[in-house]
Amino acid sequence: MVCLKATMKKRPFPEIWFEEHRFFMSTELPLSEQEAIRRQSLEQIRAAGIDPYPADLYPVNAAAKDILAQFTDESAGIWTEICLAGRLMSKRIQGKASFAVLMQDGVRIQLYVNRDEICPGENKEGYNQLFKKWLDIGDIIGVKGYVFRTMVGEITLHVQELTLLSKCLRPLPIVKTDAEGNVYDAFSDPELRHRMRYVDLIVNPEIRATFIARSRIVSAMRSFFDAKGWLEVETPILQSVHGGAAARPFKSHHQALDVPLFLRIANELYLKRLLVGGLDGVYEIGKMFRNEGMDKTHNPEFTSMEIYVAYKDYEWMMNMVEECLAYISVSVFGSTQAEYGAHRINFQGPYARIPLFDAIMQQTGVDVSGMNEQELREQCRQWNISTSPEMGKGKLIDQIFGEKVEKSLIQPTYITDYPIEMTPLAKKHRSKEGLVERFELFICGKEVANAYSELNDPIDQRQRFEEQLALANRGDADAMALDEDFLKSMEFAMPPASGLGIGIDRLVMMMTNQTSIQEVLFFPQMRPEGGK
RNA sequence: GAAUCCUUAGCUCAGUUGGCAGAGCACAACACUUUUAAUGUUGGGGUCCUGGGUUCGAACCCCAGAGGAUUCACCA
Repeated sequence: MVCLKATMKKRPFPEIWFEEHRFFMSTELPLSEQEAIRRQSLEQIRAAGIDPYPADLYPVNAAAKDILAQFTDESAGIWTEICLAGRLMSKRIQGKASFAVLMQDGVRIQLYVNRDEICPGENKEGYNQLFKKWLDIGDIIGVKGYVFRTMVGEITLHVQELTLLSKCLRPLPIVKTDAEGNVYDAFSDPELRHRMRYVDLIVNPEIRATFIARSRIVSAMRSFFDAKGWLEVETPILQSVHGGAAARPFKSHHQALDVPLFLRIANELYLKRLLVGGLDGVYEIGKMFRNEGMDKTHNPEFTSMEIYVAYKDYEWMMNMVEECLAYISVSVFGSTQAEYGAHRINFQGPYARIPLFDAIMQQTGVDVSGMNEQELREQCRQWNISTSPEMGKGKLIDQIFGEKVEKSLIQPTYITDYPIEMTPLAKKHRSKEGLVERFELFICGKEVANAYSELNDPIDQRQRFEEQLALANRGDADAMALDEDFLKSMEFAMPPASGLGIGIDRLVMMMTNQTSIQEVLFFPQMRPEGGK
């Protein structure tokens, strides 16, 4: 709201903007009975002179996780003056004493609240009103007290002081688990979980593990690269020419310049400019945006790690990737092995290295390496693989590979040496005619990484772009655009180099046993709620 | 983009042949000072996704639309 006002001062929004956004600006939302009751409690709390959203810091001095791990009956004496804060997840009132569950940073700990201990004087309002009536499940509270073990043996905080830190105005879905581990009323609808990830994280705290792993995987990758002396950089997300990959972009517009801008589909051409500039090892971890469909392995925005190292080739890069993934796997999970569905994935190198045409031959018994476009098209028809007229030789081979080989590559496998037609940014193969020095890494039947010996011959590069233009004119919407400034930079001489891109979301999926990209993104793309 | 299935209380879900809208949890009231899916008694809570149609009467049947799930297609 503040932000909106500030913007409006400068430049009023056109009428149509308000028309389109009136739903979001409405302040009059109908309240359910339970929401109304919580607002009433809020007013009563205020009327009692209690600030439901206090400003001062709350002196938390312990973690529920540590208490549960370290408390022993012998050491009970030292567990006093403990101060915890978190969300109230359940309340079981039994007259003048009660049990509750506090969730602090994803860990549940039981509280014991006794009327005469939190209200030592004559006035019992703090227990009878605030705790019993006005506090709801979902409220964030602070508690001070000592740790003990209940008669049934549960480690519990005996509360001596209770502070409301933030009132929750909406009912929280309550997921219950019984002694046998059966879950009741699970908050499991994927749409609701993804739209309201904050609620998902509260009531399904086990999903934190995947996101924590994701953070650690990226962090481990960063330390691996940093230790090699390579520099993390940032390059433009808004680009006037969307180069570096074959994909449809999102289009935007710059008002002041009155020019179209694209959200980047790749950052490759900018990282190569940095190689020209003399930065010999650069990498960037960031979002790419592709205007394509969504499914279990595709989100319109995704995170990619791109790295370029001067004076190396793609064989060196294969060794580096093996080393890197094994390092990440060990430092995050303590093992080079990972479960993925029924498979056990081994990230320890060396990985199998199979030339593309050999891989197709192994799976089909057919050698397609010598075929021209017409023969490839005929072969596709025999295998019942769909083709379209604008597909060139490269794309047809890619189609065959995707149909016949990709799914079978479960263990980390490099497919190497691709036809030149489908790879306009890679260097021609040093010994194999018509191929380029490229590899892709496949794990669990999905592409996870893509790398080249980078093309650094500016004349050759210009020709390759022109071939792409020809494809674009045939109707291939994904063909690459020609970037004049990039070509100019290359004419200043780019060192020979190898470059690599890793799909971080997919790598995280492989390492955390998730079959849907939505489960490794906090906020996957969803259709607008309530239709267009 | 296609097929199939789904959308009912805050959450998870029933709903008979087309005949007054249901349960558990949650919520409210009362009781209860070591419980743990706390318990007992009582009570409140609904745009049955939206819009049309058929019918005396629609959560239910028909048509259109929206959203979701799964599979396929597209897409590195």
